[in-house]
Amino acid sequence: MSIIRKDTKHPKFVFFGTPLIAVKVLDKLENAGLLPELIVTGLDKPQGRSFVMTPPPVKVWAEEKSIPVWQPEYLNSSASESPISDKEWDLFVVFAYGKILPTWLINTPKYKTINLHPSLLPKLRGPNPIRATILNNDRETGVTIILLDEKMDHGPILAQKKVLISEEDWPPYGPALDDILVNAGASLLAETIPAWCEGEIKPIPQNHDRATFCEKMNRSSGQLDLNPLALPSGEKAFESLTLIRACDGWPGTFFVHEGRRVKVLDAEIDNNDALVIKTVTPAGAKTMPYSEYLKSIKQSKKT
RNA sequence: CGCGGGGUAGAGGAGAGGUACCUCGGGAGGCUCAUAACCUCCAGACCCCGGUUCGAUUCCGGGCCCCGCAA
Repeated sequence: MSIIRKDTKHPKFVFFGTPLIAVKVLDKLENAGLLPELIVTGLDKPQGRSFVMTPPPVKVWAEEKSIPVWQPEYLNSSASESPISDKEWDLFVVFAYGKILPTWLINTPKYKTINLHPSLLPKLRGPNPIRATILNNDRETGVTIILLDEKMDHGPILAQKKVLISEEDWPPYGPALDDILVNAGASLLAETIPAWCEGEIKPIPQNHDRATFCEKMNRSSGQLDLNPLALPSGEKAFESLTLIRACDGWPGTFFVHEGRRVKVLDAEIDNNDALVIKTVTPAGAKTMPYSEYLKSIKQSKKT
């Protein structure tokens, strides 16, 4: 016997998400008294140098909280045996899940499926809006909650909040901006979930003509074209810094010098508008200050 | 056993079966109006355990640790 819950302030919902960034959202929701009753997340993956099977961060979190977890490989067939079909749901909440939800699934819950997207939609639709806003040098960013529809980041808007990054904090480190937007997004989500279920929100369609898109980053996204013995200045320096900051954490920035790959960990612009690299990890070596790295390449040239 | 690089003074590197070297840093002194410059001197190191050997930090085997790729 399923009973229709009156308590829409605490709706029965499923959370879809996978990486660490989604855990941050879950934490915030928990603090707001919103705990999902089921979590759907990505598969365990081999990780590290020895390829140890590792569960996604969201799964770890869910297990700590004793929330049931479902890790489907595919969602395309109607999953009659899935834990989702066990109950009647009020809402699905999606953030950084990593798979496209099929239409049948989106429409399963009573109040449909909502999605947190860390950009000011319709700007920067796509898989990587946070880092893209850094690369685009766009200090005005924000978070949007939409109703999911069949097209990517295309559904009507339920709530939106602008976030302006101050000039002195620009360009931000990728993970720092992740945090800022995730915090803003999670708070907004915590307000929006009950309000939406109570029928207090009217969805507003996006202005599709103004949509822009971003690409997923891959390992080569972080490649920096520079000569370590002659760092750029001026505009080129700022471009490089932007890339280094945007790629911080994932996928990381690197350049190749004499066939050797060198990770760039941190950099800044000095008073002369010149790029200054601070820390570096050459392939096969330890992380070291850039000055030490320079010493080592100059020395190896002599010999 | 996914692929690969590596562990030598505080840091980054070279090296060799038998005095372990270079650059920076540290200390002392000198030169200098002065200096992060220059000169002189000093302290400080071969990851661990076995094996081969007259002798191993070096060659061989095992272990531990670090790093790049890949995911």
